Amino acid sequence: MTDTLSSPAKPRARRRSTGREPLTRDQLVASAIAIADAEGLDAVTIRRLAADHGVTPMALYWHVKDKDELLDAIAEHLFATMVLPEPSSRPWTDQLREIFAAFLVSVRPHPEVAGLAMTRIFGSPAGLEVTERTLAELRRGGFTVERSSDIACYALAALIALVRAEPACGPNGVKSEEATRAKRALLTSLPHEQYPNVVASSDTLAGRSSRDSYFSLGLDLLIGGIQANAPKRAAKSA
Amino acid sequence: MTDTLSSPAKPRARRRSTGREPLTRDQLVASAIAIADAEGLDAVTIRRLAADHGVTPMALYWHVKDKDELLDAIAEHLFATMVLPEPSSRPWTDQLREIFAAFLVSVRPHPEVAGLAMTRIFGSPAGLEVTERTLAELRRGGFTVERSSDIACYALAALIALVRAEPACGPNGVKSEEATRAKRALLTSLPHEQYPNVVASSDTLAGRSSRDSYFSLGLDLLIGGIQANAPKRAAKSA
DNA sequence: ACCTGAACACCGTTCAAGT
DNA sequence: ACCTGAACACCGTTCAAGT
Repeated sequence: MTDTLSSPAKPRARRRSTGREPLTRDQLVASAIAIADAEGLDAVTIRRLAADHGVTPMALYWHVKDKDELLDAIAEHLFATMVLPEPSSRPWTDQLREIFAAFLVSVRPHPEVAGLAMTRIFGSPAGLEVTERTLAELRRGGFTVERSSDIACYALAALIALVRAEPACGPNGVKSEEATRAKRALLTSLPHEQYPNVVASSDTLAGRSSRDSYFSLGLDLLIGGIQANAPKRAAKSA
Repeated sequence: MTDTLSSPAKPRARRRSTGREPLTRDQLVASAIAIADAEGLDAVTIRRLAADHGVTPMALYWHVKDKDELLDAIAEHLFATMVLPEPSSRPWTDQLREIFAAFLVSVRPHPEVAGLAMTRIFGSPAGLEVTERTLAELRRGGFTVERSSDIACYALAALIALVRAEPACGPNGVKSEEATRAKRALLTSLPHEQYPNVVASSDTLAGRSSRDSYFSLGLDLLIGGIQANAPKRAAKSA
């Protein structure tokens, strides 16, 4: 659950009389993510984090310069959990899809913090890695340098949007469910003549459960769009 | 500049001795957007808004229930400025593109508040309108009800992501420029063997100026992807 | 109808100090 | 090295009251 963050938890030479392990940056990041997942990003607060660890708010400033640096660290961790596919000689579109899928695998479980990723991709090595790999495949696909980077930006942004737009969204747990019901009720109660399609889709729009099909459709749209705009080297069939 | 929000500004029967026009909800929304554009969404604060209008913070609560309701109103205004194309008999893909383009036209000038739109589309009539129109065209394209609504969600989310990922981003104005330079410097200084493509693209990645080509490429990718995944009715040429 | 004043429970952050 | 205490300048919001 705490994946790469969990540390041995062996009491390591407690320095003084405090009966508590010293905090670590990784612990802070881990519980920040946990709080965000459960109660939303707004619930992630210096003071809250401190309280959860039985410590004074100002203690955190030893491990982290800023709240912003904490958010950076969260984003970095998201990227760090990502396992990219080995480069291979398969078609560039297939490779791209796998890269994007890998990205989704690590971001999808944490929709609340996904938004942080957008502005912070270039801050972490792992983020640079995805970008590099994405650019490389786009170049292989024949796009110019400039178009490749535009597309890479779009693609990463779209993937994050895909995650954030997901229905299970809103802090996971209790209230999400009833919020979904309320939203559905609102949509079904709309004037049918004015919004026939919205009403017909109200189930799916209000909060379809976190379906794999939604994400694989997202990947299809993304890859399909890129492929459709790729320069054609030779006139292949179809 | 204040487009639909600007009101006549004629002194309308001042009630009592206060030498000031009574506030209006629309004025609040207008200056909230202006503040967000200039200094970022975080700068939009009940107290700041009050100060700008020479009024006590609590005065705002007469016009607005909540800060959240204020944010709702901002999103609503974004949608409301949108002018959708008249339905026509042209190909559904062309229509879709125009709808999305119209969406971009109203959201693009306000990247800082674009994120608000995502969760609030179904809250406003104008937001429902875009959704309805989008769904209708997708149905025309032959998608099932369920896939249509998944795609509509994805598309709107992607458009917003497109705007937010845009470079001119970060509160417009002074500091954006130097932030861009710093980012570019960081990217160019990266180990060239490890991130060859990132380095080569550093100009474009760091902050290409707000280019129309970026957005039209985004539309191409979006529409291309949708079209590529549309059920084919008959085997047309190509 | 429209706004003020005082008060409350929260924020992030600095700075000097403790062990 | 790691943490505390007190203090500061901010938040959003409630409630009773003014005109």
